[in-house]
Amino acid sequence: MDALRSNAAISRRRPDSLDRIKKSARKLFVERGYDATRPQDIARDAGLGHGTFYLHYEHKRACFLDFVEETRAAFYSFMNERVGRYDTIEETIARTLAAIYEYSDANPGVLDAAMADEALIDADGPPSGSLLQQWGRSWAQTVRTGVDENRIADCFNPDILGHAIVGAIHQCRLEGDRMGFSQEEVIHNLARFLARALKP
Amino acid sequence: MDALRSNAAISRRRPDSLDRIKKSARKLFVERGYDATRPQDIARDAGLGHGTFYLHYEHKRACFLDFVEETRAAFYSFMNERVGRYDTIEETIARTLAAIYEYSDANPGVLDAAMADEALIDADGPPSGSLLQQWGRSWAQTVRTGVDENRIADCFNPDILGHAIVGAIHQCRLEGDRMGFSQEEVIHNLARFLARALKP
Amino acid sequence: MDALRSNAAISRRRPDSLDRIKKSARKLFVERGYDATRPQDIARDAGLGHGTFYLHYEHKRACFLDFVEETRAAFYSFMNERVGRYDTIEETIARTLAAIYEYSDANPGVLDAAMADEALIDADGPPSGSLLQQWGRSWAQTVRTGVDENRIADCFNPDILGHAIVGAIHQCRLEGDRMGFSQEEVIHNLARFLARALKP
Amino acid sequence: MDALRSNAAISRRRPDSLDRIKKSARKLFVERGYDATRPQDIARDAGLGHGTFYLHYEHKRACFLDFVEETRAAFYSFMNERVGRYDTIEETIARTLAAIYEYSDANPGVLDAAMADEALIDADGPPSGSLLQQWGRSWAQTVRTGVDENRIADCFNPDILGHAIVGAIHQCRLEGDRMGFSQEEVIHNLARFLARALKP
DNA sequence: TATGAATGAGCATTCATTCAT
DNA sequence: CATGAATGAATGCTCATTCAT
Repeated sequence: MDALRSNAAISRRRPDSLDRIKKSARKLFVERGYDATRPQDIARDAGLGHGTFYLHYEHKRACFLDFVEETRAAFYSFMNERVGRYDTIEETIARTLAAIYEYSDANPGVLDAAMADEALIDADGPPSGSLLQQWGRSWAQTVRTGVDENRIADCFNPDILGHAIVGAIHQCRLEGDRMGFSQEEVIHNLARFLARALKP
Repeated sequence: MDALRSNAAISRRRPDSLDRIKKSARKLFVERGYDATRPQDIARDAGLGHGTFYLHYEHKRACFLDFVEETRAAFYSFMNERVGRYDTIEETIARTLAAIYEYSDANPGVLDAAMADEALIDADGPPSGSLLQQWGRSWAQTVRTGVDENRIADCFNPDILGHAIVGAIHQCRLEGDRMGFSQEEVIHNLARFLARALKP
Repeated sequence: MDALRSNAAISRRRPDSLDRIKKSARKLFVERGYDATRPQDIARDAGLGHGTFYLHYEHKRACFLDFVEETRAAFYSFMNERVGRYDTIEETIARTLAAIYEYSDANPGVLDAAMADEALIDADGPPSGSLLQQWGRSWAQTVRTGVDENRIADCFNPDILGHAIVGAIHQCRLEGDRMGFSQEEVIHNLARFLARALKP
Repeated sequence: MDALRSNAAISRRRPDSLDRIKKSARKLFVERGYDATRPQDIARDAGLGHGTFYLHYEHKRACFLDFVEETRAAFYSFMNERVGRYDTIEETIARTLAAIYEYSDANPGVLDAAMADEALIDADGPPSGSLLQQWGRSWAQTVRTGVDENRIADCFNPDILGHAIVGAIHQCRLEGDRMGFSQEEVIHNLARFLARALKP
């Protein structure tokens, strides 16, 4: 009996409370934003008591930071899987933008929620930097590689360029939807814009 | 005696009160951000009673929105005065960027404060659009003019381009400081980046 | 009309909220003790909103400390008025003890409440010392005077003696009631006890 | 294998658990006081699961009460072993005081912790009386014996005197340290004080 | 027009206790 | 006997807004 019980790891008392909290937190942060989401709401949405939230996170902020970090990681891994290399930079960039849109469509609002409330991020611990900031650093690296491979003109400071690219992409995605342009149109324009700027 | 004095004092001070509220609001929104600034703080900083705040603004939000709008207007008028037209697009862009930095240096933190907390803006009334959004629309117009004058390639949707440009500028300004680059370096890189993308 | 209104200082919006808070705080601290008294309870008992409490006190602790200090001051002034000098030390001491009982009877539980929860007192600001401690210092001074006037034997450290006297009085008052002895009996025994110890 | 090991481990560790809880409770009550010590802390300090605490004590209060009682018993037995009878009352008293200090030095903070939070004690069950109260009763008995043996004047109510003595000792020990007097000085003054009061 | 005392819904967080395993 | 995840009532405190003066 004991053997059976210990085998059945699944039948143990739900060890999934953290996962459920995370899922509910993600859902509510996206739906309502950081300020309008109370720890209590997250716990209740997860079908748990208020106190359980604090079993897993010391602060409401810690929970949000975790959400941001998980989002960043998921987004990066998604992008890494999705984006390869193509003949032209324009093609490469267009595919990258398409992947971003694909992720956004599959996870509506998540990127925006994770990027919002950046002020929180530097509040306490080591300033990990906002998602946008991290993303800029990542693009800087991409630019460096592109320069080495002669796919990008060698007349820029890659660190500055990284942020310029990220800024352009972010703002276009944000406002493109609001203005009612199709994803294709935004991608097409943005890819051409960036390609013209970057190509050697 | 008292009656005379207070009449005089009031009649002199009265028209001030809104201006003083605005000035204090601006100061505190910049220093502390929206959330950390209480109407009470603004009124006290202005040397007025708490209630006076609500004589001029219905909401705390209304006050912030007013601050944003005034900032936008001041910024636009500053830019209009400052930026003319130059021989090359790169030159034009570089001058524009320089003007932005000049404004930022003269009004430290104001643009960032006005751009932050955008979520608030669409909260109730007619969505006037965030400062960044309005700025994007303004750049779209600039692009259109540039195309007409053959200074900018005619292969883009100007509306989309406007936001791309604004995004790039905004993000570079934000992170450029954090990374420790000089204004000159950021301006130089960004101007070349945009010029390459835009020129016919 | 205006003149009348400003004359009638009393008719102004109740300026007595602090007094009412103090009175309710005193009542509840005495009845329930520090821990069992919530700021909310105090405010409600005073017929005021919760927030009003924090208009007058920054902390719950600050309110308690104020209660202790006011109690101390009232008690001291009561004792100063009441106790003169008499022929024998025993008489003097007996009168003093009687005055303490008189105060306790007129303000039941107040001294005990103010002496309790001493741990709070050193929590933040300058350690003002518990009521018992302050009272001990005050007795030390009394002893010094007694020695100068040859009414008390000059073979003690007055500082130590002050605390010994206070300790004896405090503990006897506390337990005397519990044991069911009459005030007279406690006073009589304690006065003789202290007189024997002190007289030259 | 696992079964064997856990049987052995359990059968060895089991009888420990109450002792370990007691030890940790004592340590934490002394270090942090009653309020700041959570059952969880005690259990963790003892290297046990949180729930185990409630296997041994119904309440947190029950645990504290047990700590007080054990402290009282240990203190009494220590005093009984240590204090004999000497030629003069002053000597006897001085030795007694010295023993108290010796115990306090060997168990720093324990007496104070056990005496604090007395309010808890009468909270529910039969009022066992605070440690100070019990100690007063014990001194009353000592006084009675002293009177019988003609070592103490027969003009007091011993019950009242017991509390007076305990109060004086307690307060002097508390404040003597705070004032920076040496143990010897406090003992010397207090012994003389009490001896003068008591001797026939 | 100006005041500032008063308000109370709302929030993040704690902790003694339970109970399924 | 032992565990520790789960609970949720309770607490101290804040602050945007109102309104009698």
